[in-house]
Amino acid sequence: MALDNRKKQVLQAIVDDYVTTNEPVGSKTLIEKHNFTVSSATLRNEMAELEKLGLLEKPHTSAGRIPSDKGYREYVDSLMHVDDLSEREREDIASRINDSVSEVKDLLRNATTTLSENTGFVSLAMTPRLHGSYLTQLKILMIEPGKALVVVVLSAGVVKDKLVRIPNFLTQDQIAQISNEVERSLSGKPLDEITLITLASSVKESKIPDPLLNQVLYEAYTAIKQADKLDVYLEGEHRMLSLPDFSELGRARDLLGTLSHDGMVAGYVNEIEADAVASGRRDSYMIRIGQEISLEGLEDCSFITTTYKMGDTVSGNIGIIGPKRMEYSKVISQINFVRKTLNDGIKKLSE
Amino acid sequence: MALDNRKKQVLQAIVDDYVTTNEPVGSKTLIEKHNFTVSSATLRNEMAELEKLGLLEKPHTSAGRIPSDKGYREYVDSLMHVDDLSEREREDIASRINDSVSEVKDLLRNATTTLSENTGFVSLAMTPRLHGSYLTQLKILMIEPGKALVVVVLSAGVVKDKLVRIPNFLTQDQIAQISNEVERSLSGKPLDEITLITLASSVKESKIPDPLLNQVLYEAYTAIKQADKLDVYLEGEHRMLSLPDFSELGRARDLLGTLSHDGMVAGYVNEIEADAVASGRRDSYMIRIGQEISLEGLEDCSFITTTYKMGDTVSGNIGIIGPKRMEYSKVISQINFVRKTLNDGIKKLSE
DNA sequence: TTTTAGCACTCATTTCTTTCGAGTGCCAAA
DNA sequence: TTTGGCACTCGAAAGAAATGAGTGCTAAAA
Repeated sequence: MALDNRKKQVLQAIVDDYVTTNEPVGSKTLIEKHNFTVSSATLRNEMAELEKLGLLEKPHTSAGRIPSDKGYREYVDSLMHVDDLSEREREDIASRINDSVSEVKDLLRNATTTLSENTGFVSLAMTPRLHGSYLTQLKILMIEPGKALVVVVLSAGVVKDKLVRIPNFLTQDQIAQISNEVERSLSGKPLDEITLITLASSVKESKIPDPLLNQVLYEAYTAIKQADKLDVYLEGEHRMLSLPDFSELGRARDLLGTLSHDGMVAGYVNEIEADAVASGRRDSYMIRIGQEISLEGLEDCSFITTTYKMGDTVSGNIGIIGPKRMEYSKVISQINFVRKTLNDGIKKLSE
Repeated sequence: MALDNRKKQVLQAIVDDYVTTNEPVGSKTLIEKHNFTVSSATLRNEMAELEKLGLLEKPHTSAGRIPSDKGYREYVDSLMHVDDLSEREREDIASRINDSVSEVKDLLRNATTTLSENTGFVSLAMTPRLHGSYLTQLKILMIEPGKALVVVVLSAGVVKDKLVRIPNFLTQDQIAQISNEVERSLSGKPLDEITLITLASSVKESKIPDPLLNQVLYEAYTAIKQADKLDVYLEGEHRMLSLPDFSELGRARDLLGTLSHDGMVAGYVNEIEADAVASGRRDSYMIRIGQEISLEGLEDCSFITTTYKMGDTVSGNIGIIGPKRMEYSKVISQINFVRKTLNDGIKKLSE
């Protein structure tokens, strides 16, 4: 996309204007508010050409121009500049994210709350992807006859647990014995390599009849697998209803309907992350705009996501989902700083 | 409220009609669809009287009547009859609620999903209120230096846990020792009686320096207190956008805004429950209609809640939040059956 | 070749009227 | 007490007209 200088300026001015006013931008507005030194007729010609290039579009014949998805794309890729937040903003965000934190979950929750409140959009946080991690501890605690708590501890300090049912007449000691044996043989094993088979073969000698033992092992297995499940928090869905972009009830409904399908959002964010890794792009943030997003009801939205780290191998995503008509640079600087604060917070928690 | 028979019939017909059509009901409709044997003029007179009694209102002079909040109240208190669900419906609900359940949380989740999908409204479930329960186990598991998992087991089989930070140089043995002592001295104690003081005095002899010990105890205390915190799941908020009652964006926004404040809903449901207990009413369900609800944005909603039981002393609430213009008897029969299924499911889990 | 002034034209939006009809209240007769 | 009849009300729907921001195009100026 080789745009001459003036075209760049025009596109930039149109995006900047439209994003804040939500009104199609005409040649006259452009002159008035963006001090161009050429006449409106010239701008009209430029706009016509930008439209031919697919960067602008007209809602209808006699209206001004608005950016197309491609226009936004060009804007975020080459035109905008992302400023740092002010000291005051940074302090505010950092203090909110670090407010009464005792586990990573709290950090994520605080981060989404902050992001959503500050932007007015939906924010999201995903629990870390655990492929790269390995098991460090596995405890089966008997709670009462027939009931046990399986505690799974993974590298990078992730702890998950699950309440399971076990055969009624197994004793505390028997459970403890199974727990110890499994832990001894599996600790240090990458999560991906743990299957029902490896689990079953981890208990070599035991005085417990096979069917009972297998039931316990199966439950332990489900607990481990569940630890691997991605959860996603969304926050601030209702804020989208305040945006003019979703003032049509139908749009709003489709949007919230899709968002309420946790799995869809999580899946799509994973896809974005995978693309970024595959293409080797090492930007601190990832953007998907409008039609680039394949989810129903999100045609007028943009995803901006970023990656937080837990230790060396484990990472997860946070981000926001807003209207594609958003002030990208502001949102990005927020997200960048939230990411940084989050990473620091996680590191501090694991010290 | 002493209504003569015909007035009752008129009110009932109007509620039944309005609830399904969402159109103000006029005398002509009433004659046509609800086979009255009197003339429309007579019905007009009846309606005028019902309006004088505050049971009906007119959206504007030349429209039919709609029920007022008081009218709905009269309807649910004395006019409607709640039918049982069909065998087919019962089977469907039961199988969905019991689908892949391994802890109470799963049951609650399934119940809300089912309720919301079946009614098209928002459903809610609250974790059980634990006042009446006592501590049966408390384990502090060291996860890695500086980090421990506090597992709190309460009567009625409730298990909660929390990841906490502990002084870095405490050893596994030291933690285990504290854990054992605390558990020995506190188990059997009602949750309400556990304070930082009782907790501190539970560890009589220990070789661990006080400041460190106190830090651990403090964290254990926060874990116990957190177990007592009520969580609320809401599900299906987006469904409200499909209702004509919230086709005005402003209403929808206020509604979802308030609902996104978990604390508000939980607090209000608690209030309903407390009222029911205080007034000694032992209905299986509780209803709040329209203006009776003191939450902003819920003036056009009704709450229908019910109580599920875990063991003898512990209980929680589930229910739905829908438009006050709803088919009360259908929703109530759903809720009644869900409550029953839930209670059965909980009992089965604890066997 | 590029820029600009000027002008006719387009079309969504707003505002004002008009029409339509469902529904009412009330009166007088049954 | 009930009913038929009738004048009246008022929101909703449909149409008509005015408004005005913005366009594309042409022809002259730079």
